[in-house]
Amino acid sequence: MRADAERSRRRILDAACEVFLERGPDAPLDAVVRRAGVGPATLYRRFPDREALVRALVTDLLARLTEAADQARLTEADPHRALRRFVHAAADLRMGAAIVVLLERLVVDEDLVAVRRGAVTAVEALLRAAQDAGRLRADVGMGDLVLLCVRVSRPLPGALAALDADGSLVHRHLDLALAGLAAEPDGPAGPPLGFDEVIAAAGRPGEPAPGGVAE
Amino acid sequence: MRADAERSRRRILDAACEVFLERGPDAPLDAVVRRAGVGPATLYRRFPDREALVRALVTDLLARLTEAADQARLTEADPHRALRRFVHAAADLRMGAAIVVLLERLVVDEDLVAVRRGAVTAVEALLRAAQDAGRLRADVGMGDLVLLCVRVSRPLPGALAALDADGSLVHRHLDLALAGLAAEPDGPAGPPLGFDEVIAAAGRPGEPAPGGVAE
DNA sequence: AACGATACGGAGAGATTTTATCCGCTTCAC
DNA sequence: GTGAAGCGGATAAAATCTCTCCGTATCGTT
Repeated sequence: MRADAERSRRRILDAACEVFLERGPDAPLDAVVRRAGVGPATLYRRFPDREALVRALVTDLLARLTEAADQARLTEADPHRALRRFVHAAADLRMGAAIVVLLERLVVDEDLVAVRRGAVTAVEALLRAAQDAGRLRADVGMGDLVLLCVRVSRPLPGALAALDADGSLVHRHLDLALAGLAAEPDGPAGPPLGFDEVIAAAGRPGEPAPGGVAE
Repeated sequence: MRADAERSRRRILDAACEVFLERGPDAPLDAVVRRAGVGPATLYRRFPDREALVRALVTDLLARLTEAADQARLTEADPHRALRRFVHAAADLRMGAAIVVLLERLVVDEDLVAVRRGAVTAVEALLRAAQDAGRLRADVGMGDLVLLCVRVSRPLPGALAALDADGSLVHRHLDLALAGLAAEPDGPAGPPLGFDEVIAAAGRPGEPAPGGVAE
């Protein structure tokens, strides 16, 4: 692949990430084009339709996410610090986008499910380790973690996005939220939210639930 | 005002709140109409243009918010519990919408500024009280509180919204986040984010800063 | 119960936005 | 230097959004 083609691809993927995060998975591709600063033809040449773009984006993000999780685990000895490091990296990677876009709008095939499972496994390892070390509430599940991260690291709506031009606010709030996940629950607990529930909510099975919900 | 007119007004306002939260302040009014289950004419009859709708919505929300804050303060003796109660009430009221929509898209007049100031004062009282009681980190400002609430109580994007059909997940995550704001900062602190910064970021002065930023 | 007034929703015209393609010019790799 | 691959702007076709007209239904009152 030629160098300029690769560059365009990257710019489109990055732009798509931001745009989908801000405007949802149905955002006009036109907006992606404008943000990326490329011509429409360039996008449509590389990604024949929305699905192709979404799939490429998700694959890319999941791979980077998995790597970030593994690296955090290997770099930081302390489980809680490892989790924290990962969460911040995930925010930088726009983890939210992967989740947001992945869970609907996406025709899931085996490859993608495998990639996703890899990411989930890697993050779960971090979560479990922190919990085993007693540094994280036991009643917090993958779903909670993921959803909280998505929520906190999502760009602020509209003009407010300017508040966090450099992303430091996200990291600040991520730390505050993370402190709330630390051990010693004093608030009312509740069953942890698993990642499977999140997947199920997306409406598209991916890995069809045993029961198999109709419609 | 006739009973059915009042009913329509309420449905439109509620729908607008959800829609603006989900799709931003420029969301098509058509979407509001669909969500409200009324005819387009009904919306345009009541609210001649977008601004009228936004203004009515914001006024309505700020009033309810102020009331919720005052009531929380009066009902709960413990400052931290009062704050917590308020935050949950604010989530139910879709406080985020007020903020999201208020801060741009809104031609601010004196009435509105007064209403807003009233709300800010009421919430600030809660915040200060909790901090004075040592139940809340001192390095958390109104801006942090508001933004965290907006982030956590905003509806999840797309199909994920179904995860929280009854809103219980928001309350769960609000509690988790709130725990992180409790006393004993162990993470890296930083200057608290004030509400004025949030206002300033919205681009429209409202109450022009002393310095007065051009443009 | 009946009446006048008010409000409602659907159909749809016109404007705007979005999608997707063609083609002449530029950039890259060899 | 050359051929192939890639790029962006212009633009046609489709979809969406804004806003109004008008016949029908609902409300409050007598």
